[in-house]
Amino acid sequence: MGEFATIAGGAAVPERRQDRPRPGLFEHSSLEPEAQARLRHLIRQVELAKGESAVLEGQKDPGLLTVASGVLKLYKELHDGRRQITGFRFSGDLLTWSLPGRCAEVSVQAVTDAVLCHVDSHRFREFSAAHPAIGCLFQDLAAAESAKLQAHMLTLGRKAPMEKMASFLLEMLRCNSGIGQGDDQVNLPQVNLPQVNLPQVYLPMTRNDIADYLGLETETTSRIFTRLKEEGILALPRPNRVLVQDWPALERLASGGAMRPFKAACGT
Amino acid sequence: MGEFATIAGGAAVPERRQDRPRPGLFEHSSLEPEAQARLRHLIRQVELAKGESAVLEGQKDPGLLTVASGVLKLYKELHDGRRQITGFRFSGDLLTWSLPGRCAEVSVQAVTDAVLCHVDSHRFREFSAAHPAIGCLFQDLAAAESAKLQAHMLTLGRKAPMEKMASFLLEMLRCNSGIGQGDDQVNLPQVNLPQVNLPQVYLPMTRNDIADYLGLETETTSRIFTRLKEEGILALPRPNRVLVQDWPALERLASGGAMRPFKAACGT
DNA sequence: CGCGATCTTGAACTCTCTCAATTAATGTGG
DNA sequence: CCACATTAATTGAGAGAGTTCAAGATCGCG
Repeated sequence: MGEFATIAGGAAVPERRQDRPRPGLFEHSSLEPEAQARLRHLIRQVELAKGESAVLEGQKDPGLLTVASGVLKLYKELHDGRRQITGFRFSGDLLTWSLPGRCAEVSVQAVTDAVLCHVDSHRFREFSAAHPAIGCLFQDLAAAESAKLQAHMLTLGRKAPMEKMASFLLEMLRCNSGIGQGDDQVNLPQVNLPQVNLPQVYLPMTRNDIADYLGLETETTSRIFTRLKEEGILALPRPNRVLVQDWPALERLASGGAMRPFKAACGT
Repeated sequence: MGEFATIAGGAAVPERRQDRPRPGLFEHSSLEPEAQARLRHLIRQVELAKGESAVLEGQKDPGLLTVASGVLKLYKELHDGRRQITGFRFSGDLLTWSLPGRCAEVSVQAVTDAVLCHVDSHRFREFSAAHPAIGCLFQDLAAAESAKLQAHMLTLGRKAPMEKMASFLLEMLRCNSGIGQGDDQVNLPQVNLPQVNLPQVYLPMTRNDIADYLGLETETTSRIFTRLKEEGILALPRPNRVLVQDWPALERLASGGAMRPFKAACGT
């Protein structure tokens, strides 16, 4: 959803790593420069280390949060510890927003070191009341948010594990390609890759996170990766780095066209 | 999510059946009466018969839609026919809204005869640009929408079938109780129910719809109903009418506290 | 009252989960 | 800079749960 960029993010924030800065939403919207400046005064930056939580479900009024840099996960939990990650968010994405006085509906945790932009919900509400452009902007953001969530519901409820993984990888490819290509991991042996221009995805999250995103178990995600490797659809130079070798096959899988019956694939 | 009521619904629309009319959103919001009247001019009513589609995924610019009366389902499909219902919507609920020029992300179909309110997306955008209150309203609606979707993602991805069904029933109880209590089905023998004041849910959707909502198969939902009956948690005077006999047990199930290990339940 | 659609039930199968062990990656201190 | 400790990822074997396929019961509408 980088296409709408962030409300509060953008150039004002020091970029980390190779997260490419995405244009702040104000450049896209019809908000006058003067109003943009005023909004910028409402923004507080929040720095998070990998693993830190920005919001916990139930916490009161966490306000408006956007991602300036880094990768975050949104999740909900059951009492016994079962967890559903409802989404990953990247540089430029909207994270959550709360109504004044309401409690947080999801938890937010940093997958990598991250910088967030925060606006108090009351302040933002006041600002919105004075600037109709924000309202229109929010319709767009919310539509994109809703579309993303519903697409993932289809994945969760109706796709087979292989298809789930394919959908996930393509999603990461869209949101995320280009992130972590360089010296992200400090001591990379910098292997010469067989085909250099293969689409590459860096996965900052653990297998467990992926499992909790796709409604699977950690072991299953691992097995799926192995399967996809065996099928020649992708390569894993290291666990977090995915080379897509057969994009069309991935697309086919993601949209529900299993390449061939599972049994055939296993037996052969 | 009846709490926010509809943007375009409300008293202007002739109510059908016993759908209790819910207050239009404008009474809740800070929109001036004069603006309310102007907005009302943008609204077109759409009547749908049971089973009719209001929107198909991919259709261009379906605009803003709310439910005046009746029950609708939102869904997405895979090419091979697998379907995920992303939600049911009732009298007073927001259905979908599209950005001007964008395509529909989900399909909308009538579960019962229904009346919708429709506003052209361009018109609504213009109206929003002139009325900041609409923007604030949308933040609220979108927050509720997002919360609902994410809650259901937890259900889809991480809950066992029994827990899914419990969550579903409680959801219906919240959104829906009171609907269809009377002469909804014309020729009801009007059985004297054992305990009259038991919470009652009317389920206008088929088992197949429920299955597609919960990410299960039709047969499984049926078995789950049987299980819940055997456990004494609910009664089914007829397939579409549910009497909740042990609400606490349902709540426990829905929040992930399995009442006892499955095996014990089966073996006994 | 009868037919079509919906719902329920049964039995066999398959896939994912669970539990357990091994291997690989990471990062910390000597 | 390397050994070691810790966390993460992979792999294996077994079993349970939901799906699938098929048949029967029930509901509801004309």
